[in-house]
Amino acid sequence: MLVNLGLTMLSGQPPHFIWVKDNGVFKRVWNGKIIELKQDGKGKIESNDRKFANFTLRSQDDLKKIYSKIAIDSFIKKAVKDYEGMRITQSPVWEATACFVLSSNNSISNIRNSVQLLMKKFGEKTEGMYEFPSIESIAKAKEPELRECKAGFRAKYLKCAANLLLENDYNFDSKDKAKEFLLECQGIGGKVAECICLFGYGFLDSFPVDVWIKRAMDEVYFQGKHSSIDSIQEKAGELWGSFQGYANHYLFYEFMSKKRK
DNA sequence: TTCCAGGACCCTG
DNA sequence: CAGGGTCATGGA
Repeated sequence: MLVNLGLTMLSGQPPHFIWVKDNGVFKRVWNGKIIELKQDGKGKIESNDRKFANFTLRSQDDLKKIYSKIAIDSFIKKAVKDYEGMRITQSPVWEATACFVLSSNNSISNIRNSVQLLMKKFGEKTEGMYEFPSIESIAKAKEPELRECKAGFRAKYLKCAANLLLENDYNFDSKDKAKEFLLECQGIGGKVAECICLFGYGFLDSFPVDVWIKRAMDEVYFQGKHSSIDSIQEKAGELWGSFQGYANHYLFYEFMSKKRK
C-alpha cells in the first residue's frame, strides 16, 4: 500500500488532532485498548490492530489509480508529486463531527489542543492515555466545562452536535443525505458538513471549501476571479467527480503549506 | 496592536 | 442574494 504515514497523519485530518506521535509511533486509545500505528524502514505499515489501521488509512483506496483520475493538469500533478503517499483518512463519524465543529474559525494547532483537552477531561483513561470522549459525555457536559477545554464560542455547537448524534440514527448511504442531516445542527454549515462527509462517512465525492481551497480554486481554476462556493463545488464535480475528496485534500495541503510560510 | 485561523450565524441593504 | 460584524483563543 502506497502511504506516507507521517504526512497522512499530520495533514490536518482528524487523526492529526486525536493521535499522539511518540518515538515515530502513532498511538491512540480505541475501545479501551491502545492502538499503535507505524511505518517501518521499507514503508510497510505495522499495527497491533490491522482492522482499525485499515479503516483509518482507507487501505481499500488504490492511490495510483486515484492519482491517474485526479491529476488532470499541471497544478494537481505537482501537488500529487510533492505529497505522494498522503492518504485520505477515515475516523468514526462522531470524532470527525466533533473535530470539525471545533475547526470553525480556528487554527490547526488550537483545534488539536482543544481536542486533546477534551480527551483528557471527558475520555476514559487507559494506561495513561485517554479515549476520545463518548457522545453521551459531551451531550451531558456543561458549556463552561467545554469552554475550559478552549472550545470557546463552539462549546454550544459541540453540545448540539452530540445531541444530534445521540438522538438519531445517523447512518446514511450518500453524501447528500448525510449532509442534509448534519446541516440541522447549529454550528455545522456547508464546509463543516462536507468535511464530516469526507473524513467521517468516507464519501469521496465530498468537497469542503475552506479559505485555502477557495484561494486555490479561484487562482488556478477561475483565472484569479472571485467565485461562489456553489460554482467552486460544481467545478470540482466536473473536474474530479467521485474522487474530488482526494483532489480537495491535495489542493488544501499544497496551498496551505506553500502560501502559509 | 492588529490580524488571522480548514466558519457559521445573524443582520442589514 | 451579497456583504459585513461577531464569536474565543493563541500565534505571528
